[in-house]
Amino acid sequence: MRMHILDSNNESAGVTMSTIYEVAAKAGVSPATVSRVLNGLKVSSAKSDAVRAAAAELSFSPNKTARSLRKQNSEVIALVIPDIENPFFTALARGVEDRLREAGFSLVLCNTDDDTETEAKYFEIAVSENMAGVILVPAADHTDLSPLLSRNRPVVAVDRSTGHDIDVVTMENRAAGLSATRALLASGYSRVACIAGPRGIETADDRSGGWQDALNLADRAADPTYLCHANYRVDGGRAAMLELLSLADPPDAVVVTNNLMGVGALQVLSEAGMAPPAFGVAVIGDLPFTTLDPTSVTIVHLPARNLGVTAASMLIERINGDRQSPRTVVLRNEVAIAVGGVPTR
Amino acid sequence: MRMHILDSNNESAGVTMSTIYEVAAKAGVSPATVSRVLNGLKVSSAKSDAVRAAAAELSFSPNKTARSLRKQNSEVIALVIPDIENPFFTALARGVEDRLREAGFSLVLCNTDDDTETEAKYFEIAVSENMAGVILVPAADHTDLSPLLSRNRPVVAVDRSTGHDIDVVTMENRAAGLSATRALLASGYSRVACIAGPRGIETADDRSGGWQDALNLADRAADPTYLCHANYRVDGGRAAMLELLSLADPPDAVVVTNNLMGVGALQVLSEAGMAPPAFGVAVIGDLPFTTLDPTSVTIVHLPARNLGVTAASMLIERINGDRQSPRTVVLRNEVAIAVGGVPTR
DNA sequence: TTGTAGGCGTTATCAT
DNA sequence: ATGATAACGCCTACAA
Repeated sequence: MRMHILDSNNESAGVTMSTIYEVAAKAGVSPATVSRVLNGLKVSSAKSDAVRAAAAELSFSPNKTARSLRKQNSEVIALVIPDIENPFFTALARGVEDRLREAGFSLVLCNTDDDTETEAKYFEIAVSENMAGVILVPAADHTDLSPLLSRNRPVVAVDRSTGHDIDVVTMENRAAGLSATRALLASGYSRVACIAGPRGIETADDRSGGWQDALNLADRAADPTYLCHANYRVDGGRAAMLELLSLADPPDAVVVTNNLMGVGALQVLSEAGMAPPAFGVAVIGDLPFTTLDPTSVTIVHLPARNLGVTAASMLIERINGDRQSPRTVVLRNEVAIAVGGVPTR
Repeated sequence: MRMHILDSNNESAGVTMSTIYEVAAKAGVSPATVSRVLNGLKVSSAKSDAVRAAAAELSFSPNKTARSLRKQNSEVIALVIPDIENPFFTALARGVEDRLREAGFSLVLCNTDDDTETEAKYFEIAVSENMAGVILVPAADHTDLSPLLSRNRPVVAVDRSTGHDIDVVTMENRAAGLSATRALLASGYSRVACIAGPRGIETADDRSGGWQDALNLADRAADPTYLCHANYRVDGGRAAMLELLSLADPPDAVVVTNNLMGVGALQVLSEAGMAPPAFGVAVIGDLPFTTLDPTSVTIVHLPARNLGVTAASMLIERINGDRQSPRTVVLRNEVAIAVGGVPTR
């Protein structure tokens, strides 16, 4: 039989958490009854009240670790993202967090730095910490999710797909590239270049594909030197913009396919005295905290927060036992066209 | 006695995690020996090898929940911050994360939105999830840490102090305000205003105090209408800047005491055609992803990442049993003075 | 060095 | 409706 030494001296250091056994003793019921009250199962209201009073007096709160061990799950989910310092991902994280909190889950944020090994390590952690599920923004185009899927952990992919047949939430990337390019053409720019993301990244290829589409539809030949690939960060945008400006026949406008590269490109342009609208710029993704005149740059707003909210909702459904076949949700973007356009003089 | 039904059919759905009992059976040793191997205790190398082989074959990984329940602690720490979308805090989080990962801990990011109740709820979660410790950027000037301290959970405060006698990591806020103001005066601006943070926030008061100090030291009377209080966000900076510009005798320069307000102030100035150096601007805190000419604005760089690294290091020491009396660490800032200065014509 | 057995705090099964 | 009791997977005296 189990010994439970009940410390009557609650005023002491308080180092130990109280347990359901102590609550049970104080309320004059069995531990099982305390557990039932905690979980909202049928208990006579007299005992229920006694338990609640005792719990309050001891400022008892249930030990999640023990509960998780017993129930083989937890209320924690992991959000795995490539770069916590990119505002796109923090906005997404914010959406996830808000939705999860409503549903009583807590969130562990895992930063992979685009590294597949780090990503894999987080999957192991998620399993061994008994997490309820994972929301993943994949670092690469193919990710091995078997450590999670083989243990029946629900996974929702966001922004990029994974090669596995699971729930995915994405955006209309190709359409974003198309709209951005068209907006520049409509404003009167004629030689429109494109700064794309790294080769092989799905969002990057789709967005630059949209740029191609727009040129084709407008019967313009796409000068191959007008398509630059760069990393998705500020320095990538800078390097690509410098390269474009140094061409023998430079463009007069550019579509930049992510927010941070957009910042880099704009930096280079303003250093060169060619800030928009002298040089046309359309950016796919919101420019965070910009000090620019918002009317001079075309922005394709991406639904970062909503991506997070949606993914979280889908994951919660899976955790709650939804077994329908995997869904793909594609969110729309919204284009804010620069009113400036090409300078008339 | 305990029954352990060993499933020989490993090829099945794989829904269940393997346990040390299964590893023990496969390796022909006792579960205790497996545990010892896992924890690096003395085991004969023959058995040790057998255990490792068996573990690899079963792709066993120890159940952290069970371990945490048994050992009454975990390798998880909580970082509680007011605003996950502020780059200052994400840089700080990044520092915390890097340091913790080295030490084998994982990180739960908790966003409070400057709300004291949310903060308190996270403390409860930290305790009931058996977390090893908490790094806190307090939402208000006084925070009740007793839920953590009474349970002997180590806490390190960052950026602001708490009213409790615990480890703290801060910066030289007053000196930052002083340097920023002096830089503007030295550049030739004469009517220097200050956009301070919310009243009662320690960092806000200290930084605007530094502005006062600089004016006093330069024998300039501080016009009381030149001191604005605003929230620490972009809209706060915008509102305050508009207010300053509408004064009967407007300033010709401003010290802005945080990064996001700096963005707001610069937006208003460039909309008004008074972008620096026409109007002098010094910002305390790095401007994230700015497209501005970096030489036109004075920046006091804050050691955001290092704040996080330092706090994490201190917390790890406490977790490892360090019982020395609480320490206060003050990190230095670094001023980048705008080369531009006041226009000469 | 190695094995046995008990318990960490909770939930769930079986009685009553 | 309630209570006793056996797990959940692991670690750690205590024995051997």
